[in-house]
Amino acid sequence: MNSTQIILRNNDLKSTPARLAILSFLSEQSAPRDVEDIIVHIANEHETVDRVTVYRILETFVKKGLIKRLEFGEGKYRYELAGDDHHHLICESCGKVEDISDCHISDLEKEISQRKKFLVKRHQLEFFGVCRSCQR
Amino acid sequence: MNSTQIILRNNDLKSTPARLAILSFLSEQSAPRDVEDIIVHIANEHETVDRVTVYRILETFVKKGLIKRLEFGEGKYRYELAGDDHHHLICESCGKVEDISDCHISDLEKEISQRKKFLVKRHQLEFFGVCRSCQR
DNA sequence: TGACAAATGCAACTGAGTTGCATATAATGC
DNA sequence: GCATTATATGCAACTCAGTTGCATTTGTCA
Repeated sequence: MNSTQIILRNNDLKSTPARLAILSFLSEQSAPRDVEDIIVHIANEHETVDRVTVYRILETFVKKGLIKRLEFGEGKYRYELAGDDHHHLICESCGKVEDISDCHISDLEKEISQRKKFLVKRHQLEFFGVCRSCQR
Repeated sequence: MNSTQIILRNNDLKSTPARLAILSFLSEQSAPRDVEDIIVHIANEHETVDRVTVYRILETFVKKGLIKRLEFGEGKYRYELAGDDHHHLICESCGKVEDISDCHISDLEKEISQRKKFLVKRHQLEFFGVCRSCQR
Protein backbone atom coordinates (compact mmCIF):
# COMPACT_ATOMS: atom_id res chain seq x y z
CA MET A 1 0.00 0.00 0.00
CA ASN A 2 1.59 3.26 -1.11
CA SER A 3 1.31 6.71 0.45
CA THR A 4 -1.50 7.82 -1.85
CA GLN A 5 -3.57 4.84 -0.81
CA ILE A 6 -2.89 5.57 2.84
CA ILE A 7 -4.06 9.15 2.42
CA LEU A 8 -7.32 7.97 0.88
CA ARG A 9 -7.88 5.40 3.60
CA ASN A 10 -7.17 7.93 6.34
CA ASN A 11 -9.90 10.08 4.85
CA ASP A 12 -12.49 7.29 4.64
CA LEU A 13 -12.28 7.22 0.86
CA LYS A 14 -12.14 4.03 -1.16
CA SER A 15 -9.03 3.50 -3.24
CA THR A 16 -10.15 3.58 -6.84
CA PRO A 17 -7.94 3.88 -9.93
CA ALA A 18 -9.38 7.29 -10.75
CA ARG A 19 -8.79 8.68 -7.27
CA LEU A 20 -5.27 7.33 -7.07
CA ALA A 21 -4.46 8.75 -10.50
CA ILE A 22 -5.81 12.21 -9.68
CA LEU A 23 -4.26 12.43 -6.23
CA SER A 24 -0.83 11.29 -7.34
CA PHE A 25 -0.96 13.55 -10.38
CA LEU A 26 -1.71 16.59 -8.23
CA SER A 27 1.04 15.55 -5.80
CA GLU A 28 3.60 15.82 -8.58
CA GLN A 29 2.57 19.28 -9.78
CA SER A 30 4.41 22.48 -8.90
CA ALA A 31 1.50 24.68 -9.95
CA PRO A 32 -2.29 24.39 -9.81
CA ARG A 33 -3.93 22.33 -12.57
CA ASP A 34 -7.34 22.48 -14.19
CA VAL A 35 -9.74 19.64 -14.96
CA GLU A 36 -8.55 19.46 -18.56
CA ASP A 37 -4.93 18.91 -17.42
CA ILE A 38 -6.08 16.04 -15.26
CA ILE A 39 -8.14 14.38 -17.99
CA VAL A 40 -5.32 14.67 -20.52
CA HIS A 41 -2.85 13.22 -18.03
CA ILE A 42 -5.10 10.27 -17.28
CA ALA A 43 -5.66 9.65 -21.00
CA ASN A 44 -1.88 9.62 -21.53
CA GLU A 45 -1.61 6.94 -18.88
CA HIS A 46 -4.00 4.82 -20.99
CA GLU A 47 -6.70 4.95 -18.37
CA THR A 48 -10.23 6.15 -19.00
CA VAL A 49 -12.19 8.20 -16.50
CA ASP A 50 -15.34 10.13 -17.27
CA ARG A 51 -15.22 13.92 -16.88
CA VAL A 52 -18.08 13.74 -14.41
CA THR A 53 -16.08 11.38 -12.24
CA VAL A 54 -13.15 13.77 -12.26
CA TYR A 55 -15.40 16.62 -11.16
CA ARG A 56 -16.88 14.50 -8.40
CA ILE A 57 -13.52 13.28 -7.15
CA LEU A 58 -12.17 16.81 -7.04
CA GLU A 59 -15.22 17.96 -5.11
CA THR A 60 -14.73 15.11 -2.64
CA PHE A 61 -11.05 15.91 -2.18
CA VAL A 62 -11.81 19.61 -1.60
CA LYS A 63 -14.42 18.73 1.03
CA LYS A 64 -11.95 16.43 2.78
CA GLY A 65 -9.36 19.19 2.70
CA LEU A 66 -6.91 17.15 0.63
CA ILE A 67 -6.75 19.73 -2.14
CA LYS A 68 -7.55 23.40 -2.65
CA ARG A 69 -9.75 24.88 -5.33
CA LEU A 70 -8.44 28.12 -6.81
CA GLU A 71 -9.48 30.69 -9.40
CA PHE A 72 -7.16 32.87 -11.43
CA GLY A 73 -9.69 34.87 -13.42
CA GLU A 74 -9.88 32.32 -16.20
CA GLY A 75 -13.51 31.33 -15.74
CA LYS A 76 -12.59 27.88 -14.48
CA TYR A 77 -11.18 26.29 -11.36
CA ARG A 78 -7.68 25.03 -10.70
CA TYR A 79 -6.65 22.52 -8.07
CA GLU A 80 -3.54 21.96 -6.02
CA LEU A 81 -2.55 19.78 -3.12
CA ALA A 82 -3.43 21.35 0.22
CA GLY A 83 -0.62 21.72 2.69
CA ASP A 84 1.73 24.61 3.15
CA ASP A 85 0.27 28.07 2.93
CA HIS A 86 1.59 29.69 -0.19
CA HIS A 87 0.52 32.09 -2.92
CA HIS A 88 0.86 32.50 -6.65
CA LEU A 89 2.52 34.63 -9.28
CA ILE A 90 0.41 34.51 -12.43
CA CYS A 91 1.91 35.70 -15.69
CA GLU A 92 -0.73 37.51 -17.73
CA SER A 93 1.36 37.10 -20.84
CA CYS A 94 2.03 33.34 -20.97
CA GLY A 95 -0.30 32.08 -18.24
CA LYS A 96 2.45 30.44 -16.23
CA VAL A 97 1.74 30.05 -12.52
CA GLU A 98 4.58 30.10 -10.02
CA ASP A 99 4.31 29.30 -6.35
CA ILE A 100 5.57 31.70 -3.72
CA SER A 101 5.74 31.34 0.02
CA ASP A 102 6.81 33.28 3.14
CA CYS A 103 4.17 35.94 2.83
CA HIS A 104 3.33 36.41 6.50
CA ILE A 105 -0.32 37.10 5.86
CA SER A 106 -1.24 35.35 9.08
CA ASP A 107 -0.31 38.43 11.15
CA LEU A 108 -2.64 40.48 9.00
CA GLU A 109 -5.29 37.79 9.34
CA LYS A 110 -5.10 38.00 13.13
CA GLU A 111 -5.37 41.77 13.06
CA ILE A 112 -8.43 41.64 10.80
CA SER A 113 -10.14 39.00 12.94
CA GLN A 114 -9.92 41.36 15.90
CA ARG A 115 -10.69 44.64 14.17
CA LYS A 116 -13.62 43.40 12.11
CA LYS A 117 -14.87 40.59 14.40
CA PHE A 118 -14.70 38.39 11.30
CA LEU A 119 -13.60 34.79 11.85
CA VAL A 120 -11.01 34.28 9.11
CA LYS A 121 -10.70 30.65 8.06
CA ARG A 122 -8.51 30.97 5.02
CA HIS A 123 -7.26 33.51 2.55
CA GLN A 124 -6.18 33.66 -1.03
CA LEU A 125 -3.49 35.95 -2.38
CA GLU A 126 -2.49 36.13 -6.00
CA PHE A 127 -0.13 38.44 -7.82
CA PHE A 128 -0.76 39.13 -11.50
CA GLY A 129 1.93 40.51 -13.78
CA VAL A 130 4.66 39.54 -16.21
CA CYS A 131 7.11 36.72 -15.54
CA ARG A 132 10.84 36.88 -16.01
CA SER A 133 10.98 35.28 -19.45
CA CYS A 134 8.05 37.30 -20.83
CA GLN A 135 9.73 40.55 -19.78
CA ARG A 136 12.41 40.19 -22.45
CA MET B 1 -23.23 66.73 -18.05
CA ASN B 2 -22.82 64.73 -14.87
CA SER B 3 -19.72 63.06 -13.47
CA THR B 4 -20.57 59.65 -14.92
CA GLN B 5 -20.82 61.14 -18.38
CA ILE B 6 -17.51 62.93 -17.90
CA ILE B 7 -15.82 59.68 -16.90
CA LEU B 8 -17.10 57.97 -20.06
CA ARG B 9 -16.03 60.85 -22.25
CA ASN B 10 -12.56 60.94 -20.69
CA ASN B 11 -12.20 57.30 -21.61
CA ASP B 12 -13.31 57.75 -25.23
CA LEU B 13 -16.56 55.93 -24.60
CA LYS B 14 -19.90 57.10 -25.93
CA SER B 15 -22.51 58.02 -23.33
CA THR B 16 -25.29 55.50 -23.73
CA PRO B 17 -28.15 54.82 -21.30
CA ALA B 18 -26.84 51.32 -20.57
CA ARG B 19 -23.32 52.51 -19.80
CA LEU B 20 -24.53 55.34 -17.61
CA ALA B 21 -26.82 52.99 -15.72
CA ILE B 22 -24.13 50.37 -15.12
CA LEU B 23 -21.41 52.80 -14.15
CA SER B 24 -23.57 54.77 -11.75
CA PHE B 25 -24.96 51.56 -10.24
CA LEU B 26 -21.45 50.24 -9.56
CA SER B 27 -20.46 53.63 -8.12
CA GLU B 28 -23.14 53.30 -5.47
CA GLN B 29 -22.20 49.79 -4.34
CA SER B 30 -20.19 49.00 -1.22
CA ALA B 31 -19.42 45.45 -2.36
CA PRO B 32 -18.73 43.79 -5.70
CA ARG B 33 -21.80 42.91 -7.80
CA ASP B 34 -22.43 40.21 -10.36
CA VAL B 35 -24.09 40.52 -13.77
CA GLU B 36 -27.42 39.38 -12.39
CA ASP B 37 -27.44 42.19 -9.81
CA ILE B 38 -26.84 44.69 -12.59
CA ILE B 39 -29.58 43.33 -14.83
CA VAL B 40 -32.10 43.26 -11.98
CA HIS B 41 -31.22 46.82 -11.01
CA ILE B 42 -31.65 48.06 -14.58
CA ALA B 43 -34.99 46.24 -14.86
CA ASN B 44 -36.17 47.92 -11.66
CA GLU B 45 -35.35 51.27 -13.20
CA HIS B 46 -37.74 50.36 -16.05
CA GLU B 47 -34.96 50.29 -18.60
CA THR B 48 -34.24 47.35 -20.85
CA VAL B 49 -30.73 46.25 -21.72
CA ASP B 50 -29.81 42.93 -23.24
CA ARG B 51 -27.59 40.60 -21.16
CA VAL B 52 -25.04 40.57 -23.98
CA THR B 53 -24.80 44.32 -23.85
CA VAL B 54 -24.15 44.20 -20.11
CA TYR B 55 -21.36 41.65 -20.62
CA ARG B 56 -19.83 43.79 -23.36
CA ILE B 57 -20.03 47.00 -21.37
CA LEU B 58 -18.39 45.35 -18.36
CA GLU B 59 -15.61 44.00 -20.57
CA THR B 60 -15.08 47.47 -22.00
CA PHE B 61 -14.96 49.06 -18.55
CA VAL B 62 -12.47 46.47 -17.30
CA LYS B 63 -10.20 47.09 -20.30
CA LYS B 64 -10.35 50.83 -19.70
CA GLY B 65 -9.51 50.26 -16.04
CA LEU B 66 -12.75 51.83 -14.79
CA ILE B 67 -13.82 48.71 -12.94
CA LYS B 68 -12.22 45.52 -11.59
CA ARG B 69 -13.32 41.98 -12.30
CA LEU B 70 -13.17 39.67 -9.29
CA GLU B 71 -13.85 36.03 -8.46
CA PHE B 72 -14.89 34.68 -5.08
CA GLY B 73 -15.06 30.99 -5.89
CA GLU B 74 -18.67 31.17 -7.02
CA GLY B 75 -18.12 30.20 -10.64
CA LYS B 76 -18.96 33.69 -11.87
CA TYR B 77 -17.42 37.14 -11.94
CA ARG B 78 -18.15 40.11 -9.76
CA TYR B 79 -17.42 43.73 -10.57
CA GLU B 80 -16.54 46.79 -8.56
CA LEU B 81 -15.39 50.31 -9.26
CA ALA B 82 -11.63 50.54 -9.61
CA GLY B 83 -9.88 53.02 -7.38
CA ASP B 84 -8.45 52.50 -3.99
CA ASP B 85 -6.59 49.29 -3.35
CA HIS B 86 -8.64 47.21 -0.97
CA HIS B 87 -9.51 43.62 -0.22
CA HIS B 88 -12.50 41.55 0.78
CA LEU B 89 -13.89 39.57 3.67
CA ILE B 90 -16.20 36.91 2.25
CA CYS B 91 -18.59 35.15 4.61
CA GLU B 92 -18.89 31.50 3.62
CA SER B 93 -22.09 31.21 5.61
CA CYS B 94 -24.25 34.03 4.20
CA GLY B 95 -22.19 35.10 1.20
CA LYS B 96 -21.85 38.70 2.35
CA VAL B 97 -18.82 40.55 1.04
CA GLU B 98 -17.22 43.29 3.07
CA ASP B 99 -14.49 45.63 1.92
CA ILE B 100 -11.32 46.05 3.88
CA SER B 101 -8.40 48.39 3.32
CA ASP B 102 -5.00 49.25 4.79
CA CYS B 103 -3.40 45.93 4.05
CA HIS B 104 0.08 47.11 3.08
CA ILE B 105 0.58 44.43 0.48
CA SER B 106 2.57 46.84 -1.66
CA ASP B 107 5.71 46.30 0.44
CA LEU B 108 5.39 42.59 -0.13
CA GLU B 109 4.78 43.24 -3.81
CA LYS B 110 8.01 45.18 -4.07
CA GLU B 111 9.96 42.47 -2.32
CA ILE B 112 8.57 39.80 -4.63
CA SER B 113 9.30 41.82 -7.75
CA GLN B 114 12.96 41.91 -6.75
CA ARG B 115 13.34 38.40 -5.43
CA LYS B 116 11.52 36.61 -8.24
CA LYS B 117 12.21 39.07 -11.08
CA PHE B 118 8.47 39.03 -11.65
CA LEU B 119 6.88 42.32 -12.70
CA VAL B 120 3.84 42.56 -10.41
CA LYS B 121 1.06 44.64 -11.93
CA ARG B 122 -1.75 43.93 -9.50
CA HIS B 123 -2.76 41.55 -6.77
CA GLN B 124 -5.88 40.13 -5.29
CA LEU B 125 -6.32 39.23 -1.63
CA GLU B 126 -9.45 37.71 -0.20
CA PHE B 127 -10.23 36.41 3.27
CA PHE B 128 -12.84 33.67 3.61
CA GLY B 129 -14.54 32.89 6.89
CA VAL B 130 -17.57 33.69 9.01
CA CYS B 131 -18.91 37.20 9.46
CA ARG B 132 -19.89 38.77 12.76
CA SER B 133 -23.62 38.10 12.53
CA CYS B 134 -23.22 34.52 11.33
CA GLN B 135 -20.98 33.73 14.32
CA ARG B 136 -23.89 33.96 16.73
C1' DT C 1 -28.44 67.43 -40.04
C1' DG C 2 -26.04 63.83 -42.38
C1' DA C 3 -22.21 60.45 -42.24
C1' DC C 4 -19.96 56.98 -39.93
C1' DA C 5 -17.86 54.61 -36.40
C1' DA C 6 -19.33 52.55 -32.42
C1' DA C 7 -22.89 50.33 -29.57
C1' DT C 8 -26.80 47.35 -29.16
C1' DG C 9 -30.08 43.39 -29.74
C1' DC C 10 -31.10 38.97 -31.26
C1' DA C 11 -30.09 34.25 -31.95
C1' DA C 12 -27.27 30.75 -31.72
C1' DC C 13 -23.35 28.84 -29.58
C1' DT C 14 -19.47 27.37 -26.24
C1' DG C 15 -17.41 25.47 -22.26
C1' DA C 16 -17.31 24.53 -17.37
C1' DG C 17 -19.62 22.34 -14.26
C1' DT C 18 -24.05 19.70 -12.31
C1' DT C 19 -27.85 16.21 -11.64
C1' DG C 20 -30.49 11.78 -11.98
C1' DC C 21 -30.27 7.28 -12.42
C1' DA C 22 -28.68 2.71 -13.67
C1' DT C 23 -24.53 -0.11 -13.33
C1' DA C 24 -20.06 -1.46 -11.51
C1' DT C 25 -16.77 -2.05 -7.86
C1' DA C 26 -14.03 -1.63 -3.37
C1' DA C 27 -14.29 -2.81 1.38
C1' DT C 28 -16.13 -5.67 4.96
C1' DG C 29 -17.77 -9.78 7.34
C1' DC C 30 -18.41 -14.59 6.97
C1' DG D 1 -12.22 -16.81 -1.37
C1' DC D 2 -17.23 -15.18 -1.76
C1' DA D 3 -21.46 -12.71 -0.94
C1' DT D 4 -23.18 -8.27 0.73
C1' DT D 5 -23.63 -3.53 0.70
C1' DA D 6 -22.47 1.07 0.65
C1' DT D 7 -20.03 3.79 -2.36
C1' DA D 8 -18.10 5.20 -6.81
C1' DT D 9 -18.54 5.47 -11.71
C1' DG D 10 -20.49 6.22 -16.46
C1' DC D 11 -23.86 7.90 -19.41
C1' DA D 12 -27.08 11.24 -20.92
C1' DA D 13 -29.18 15.18 -20.41
C1' DC D 14 -29.09 19.58 -18.42
C1' DT D 15 -27.85 24.33 -16.33
C1' DC D 16 -25.63 28.53 -16.09
C1' DA D 17 -22.18 32.08 -17.19
C1' DG D 18 -20.29 33.99 -20.68
C1' DT D 19 -19.14 34.54 -26.03
C1' DT D 20 -19.63 35.24 -31.17
C1' DG D 21 -21.63 36.73 -35.69
C1' DC D 22 -24.33 39.70 -37.85
C1' DA D 23 -27.91 42.98 -38.84
C1' DT D 24 -29.77 47.23 -36.93
C1' DT D 25 -29.65 51.38 -34.18
C1' DT D 26 -27.60 55.35 -32.08
C1' DG D 27 -24.21 58.83 -30.26
C1' DT D 28 -20.86 62.03 -31.85
C1' DC D 29 -18.75 65.29 -34.64
C1' DA D 30 -17.99 67.73 -38.80
